[in-house]
Amino acid sequence: MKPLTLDAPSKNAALGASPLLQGLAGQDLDCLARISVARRYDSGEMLFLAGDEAAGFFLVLDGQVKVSRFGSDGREQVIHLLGPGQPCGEVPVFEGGAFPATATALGRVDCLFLSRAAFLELAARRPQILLGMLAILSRRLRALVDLVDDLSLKEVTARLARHLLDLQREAGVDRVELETAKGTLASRLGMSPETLSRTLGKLQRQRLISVDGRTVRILDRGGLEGL
Amino acid sequence: MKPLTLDAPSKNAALGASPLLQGLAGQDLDCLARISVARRYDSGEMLFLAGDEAAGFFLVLDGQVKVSRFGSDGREQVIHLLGPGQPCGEVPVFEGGAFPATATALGRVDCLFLSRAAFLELAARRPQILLGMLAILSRRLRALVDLVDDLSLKEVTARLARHLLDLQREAGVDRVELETAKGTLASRLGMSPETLSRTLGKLQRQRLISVDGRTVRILDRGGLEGL
DNA sequence: GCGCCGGCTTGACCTGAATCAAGGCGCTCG
DNA sequence: CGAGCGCCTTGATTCAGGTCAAGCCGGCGC
Repeated sequence: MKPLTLDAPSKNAALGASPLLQGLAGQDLDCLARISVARRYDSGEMLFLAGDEAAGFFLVLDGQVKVSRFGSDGREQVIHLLGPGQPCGEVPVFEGGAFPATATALGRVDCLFLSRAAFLELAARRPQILLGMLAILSRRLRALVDLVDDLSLKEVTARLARHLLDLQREAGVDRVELETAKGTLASRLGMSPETLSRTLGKLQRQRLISVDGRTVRILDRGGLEGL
Repeated sequence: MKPLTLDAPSKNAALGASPLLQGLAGQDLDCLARISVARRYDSGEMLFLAGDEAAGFFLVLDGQVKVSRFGSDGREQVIHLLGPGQPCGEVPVFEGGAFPATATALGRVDCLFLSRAAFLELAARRPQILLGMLAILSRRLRALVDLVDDLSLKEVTARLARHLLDLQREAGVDRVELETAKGTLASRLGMSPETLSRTLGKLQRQRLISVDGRTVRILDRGGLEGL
C-alpha cells in the first residue's frame, strides 16, 4: 500500500461519481475530500483481512477489489467483486467489530479510506447518504441470497448458465467478456477451476455458447435459460 | 392471514421493543402505531413469496418467521429465522422491486405491516432509525457471509458443530434446545434431513454431544471446536 | 385400544464434483 | 531464442453427501 496524492478537484470528482454519494452538495464533497485519505494498492495486496478490527471503510476509485473468504484448507470463495464507486468493508461501520471477509486488489487499485467517525458525522448532517448506503447493502443482500441459492440448490451447470446470462443482460450484447481470470470466476461460482473448464467445454459441445479465451459468445439463450 | 386488532398501548409497547426503533420518542411510536396494520398468520401460512412485488415490510411481534428459497426440485434452503422485534422483507424498501425470498410462519405469528411510504416518511423525520436499519442489515450480511462460507468451504460435520456452538454461546449453558424441527434445521444448514440425523448420530458416538429429541447436551466443547 | 400420520432414523446405493496428476499453451524475461 | 512460469485443459480416480426405500416411534383422533 502506498499513500496516494490526488488534487482536490479530481478527488472531488471521484467522490461525486459514487452512487453512494450522489446528490450530495459540493461543499459536502469538499468536506469528505478533506477527511478521506487516498491509497494505492498493487495487484494481490490485501486491503484488509477477515477478522481485522475496522476503523473505517474504503471507497473504490479505480480497479477491482475481490472480497472473499478462505477455508481452513486454503480453498477460496469469492463473496463480491467491487468496481469503481463501490464501498468496501462498510459492514463494521454500522455494527461494530471486525471485517467479515478479506479484500484483495485484483490489479492496481486506487481507493479512498473513510474513517467510521468522519462518515457518521457527515451522515448525521446529510442523512440521505444513509439511504444510499441502505440501497447498496440491500443490493448486496440480494446478491448473497442468490449466491446461497446457487450454492445450495443448483448444480454447477445451472450456476454457470445463470452467471453467463447475468453478464449478458448487463452487457446487452451476445458477446460477453469474463470480468476476471477463469480461476477467480470458478471461486466466485463455488467450484474448482477444473470443473469450470469442463462445464464450459460441455456447454460449448452443446452449441449453447462458444468460448475464446475470456470472451464468451451466447449462441442459444433459450437453451441456457432452460438450465 | 387475519387482520388483528391491538389496542394502542400494546401496539406501542410492541413497537418500542424492536431494536430497530429503539430510542424513538413516544410520539413517533404513536405515529407508527397509527400507520401500521397488525396481522396474524397461522402456522405454515406465507407472508410473501419470493418475487412478489413489495409495498412495504413486516415487523415480527410474536412467533417465528422462516425466510427461505426453493429450488426447482422443491428443495429448500433457509436463509434467516426471524423472531420478535426483527423486520422482515425490508430489502425492497430501499432498493425497490420484489422480495428476494419467501417468508413462512412457523407456528402462529403476529406482526405489523408498514408501508414503504410511511416508513420512509418517518425516516425522513427521524434519520436515526436508518442507522438502526443499517445495523440490522449489516448483521444479516454477516450472517449470510457465514452461511456462504459454510455451504462452500465446510463439510456438513463442521457446519453442524458450528451451529451447536453458536446455540450454546447464545444460551450460555451446555444443554441447548434446537429452535426448530430437525427437518427445518437441516434445510437451514443446507443438508438433507437424513444427513443431519446421521451426523448427529456420529457426533454422539464420538461422545461430543448427547441428543434427546430436540435437546442437545454439549459434552466436549473443545472437540466440537476442533471441527 | 387401534390405526394413522408426520417426523425421525437407518441402510443401500448412486452420482456430481473435488482431487490428483499430467500435459499444453502463451507469456515475459534473461 | 529458449527457459520458466502462470493459467488453463484433460483424464482418472475418489468420496461426501444426496436419493430412494424401509422401518420406527410418539401423538392424536376415532
